[in-house]
Amino acid sequence: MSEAAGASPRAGAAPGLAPTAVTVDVVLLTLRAGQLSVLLARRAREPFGSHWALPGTFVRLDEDLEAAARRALGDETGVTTAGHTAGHLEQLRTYGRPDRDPRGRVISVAYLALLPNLPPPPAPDPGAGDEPDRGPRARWWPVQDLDSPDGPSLAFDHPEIVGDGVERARAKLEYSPLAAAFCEEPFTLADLRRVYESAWGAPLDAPNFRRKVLSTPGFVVAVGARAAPRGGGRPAELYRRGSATALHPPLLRRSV
Amino acid sequence: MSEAAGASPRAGAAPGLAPTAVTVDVVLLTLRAGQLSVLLARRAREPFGSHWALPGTFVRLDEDLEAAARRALGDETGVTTAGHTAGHLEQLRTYGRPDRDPRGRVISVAYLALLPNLPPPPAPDPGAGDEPDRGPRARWWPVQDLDSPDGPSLAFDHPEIVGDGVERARAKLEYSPLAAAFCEEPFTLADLRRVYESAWGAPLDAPNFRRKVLSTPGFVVAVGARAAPRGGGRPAELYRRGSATALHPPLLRRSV
DNA sequence: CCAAAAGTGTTATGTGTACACCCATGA
DNA sequence: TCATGGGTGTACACATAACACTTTTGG
Repeated sequence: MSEAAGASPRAGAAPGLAPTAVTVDVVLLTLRAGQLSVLLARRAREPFGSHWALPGTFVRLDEDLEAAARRALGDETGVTTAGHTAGHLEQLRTYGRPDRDPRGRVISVAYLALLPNLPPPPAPDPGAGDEPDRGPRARWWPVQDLDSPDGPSLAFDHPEIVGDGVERARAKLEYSPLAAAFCEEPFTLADLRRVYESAWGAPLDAPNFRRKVLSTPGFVVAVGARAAPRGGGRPAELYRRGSATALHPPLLRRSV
Repeated sequence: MSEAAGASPRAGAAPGLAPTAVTVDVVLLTLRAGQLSVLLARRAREPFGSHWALPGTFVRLDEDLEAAARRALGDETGVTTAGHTAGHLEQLRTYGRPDRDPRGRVISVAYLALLPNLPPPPAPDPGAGDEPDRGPRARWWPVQDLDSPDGPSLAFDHPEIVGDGVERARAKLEYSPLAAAFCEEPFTLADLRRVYESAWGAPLDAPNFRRKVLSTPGFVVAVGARAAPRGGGRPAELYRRGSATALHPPLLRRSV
């Protein structure tokens, strides 16, 4: 029988059951200057003071998990994903190692968010005279810098969470039209192609990419206009996100 | 900054933060008589008394989430997946709608388990003189019967969880060697093919299936013996699970 | 005119599919 | 010998990959 749902949670049905904190953490990815980047915030308090951490928050008692993720995103970036035409938010995975937070049992439901490059870099330090050894409160980090020596020191098990989020995003590009979530509408097929190239770190053949995308029903819809030409080259046609939720057949990466 | 990890979970950093119960629920799938089936247990207590529910349990304070899932599985089925040569266990998704349990806030981390057909049907009612209107305490339900009128009434949001688990399993057959988790070793390629056919509800071409599986390195390894012939037909070669963790290219279903 | 970027055409190569055919066993 | 299921061969359709070529813009 289901003990999980069969006993009263408030009565402490399992012996020694103590309150457990539940949080959400958001892996927010975007494309900046051709680099797949993740938003990290500098911690102010111990433990892991001055380390970098994912945007996150406690889940309120009457709040849905996804609503908490949107709230964490908004608190940190000013972005309201609700009703926002661009972007994507999905549950990633739940992290619950008993020792993942030194202060007690904290279970974190991680979300993965994909957004177009935000017009203002999110939450830049408004005070210009900031401490030279602290730097900005939140910033984008190219994911390929995360493992380098001058990369950020991540708090808790956030290295694992970020890694899982990046891998999920890279994999979903293959069989979902999610790449378009990184693009501000309207976008060109070259914009869309650069999403794949940046995420996978390998060039794609532009003619074949075009045919592939256009032959997948509902991936993109033509908007019937051309982009403004910019310094040589034929202006590209413009597109919007289509209604497809999956790619059949998938757009597979070469290597793996 | 990460509020989730930056505040003390025990001090109630978020105003009105009340204890939240965390549970695990397991979608255990197997193949019985050519039918993809899920293990459900009949609830003894309210709410949802006499409804059917997934095996589950509270997460203990110092217990890893996956360990709790294995414990729930063992309590319900007697199966110990730890060290068991067959089978597969992975996290599915976390369900946290505020109203999913009428008694309070209960967040459930769902796991997906795949096992070969268990030699004894798990947890049959040992007392033969059972109440005619109650039936067994736990039983396998073919997933295709779940939505029918004589299917089980599921408790809480377990219909959604079961649906997500079945869909995850069907999808993972395409791009992972997980189908072999349903097979007792050693197995024949026909056994493996029947897993796909049962899960997807469509026949596969046996010659092409054989070539596909054998051409994927590490999917299966030949054991160098043949199965005992059983009433006509050439005896099949025997195989064991290989070391591959993904299928490149995938084994795609026809429709979708 | 040239350079650059978008878009079209063409061909070689590989992969999936369908199905004919042979092999090994029990009855 | 037939029926049954395992296993091999093969031809066709289709998708991908590579790259030549045309179009449209700015300088």
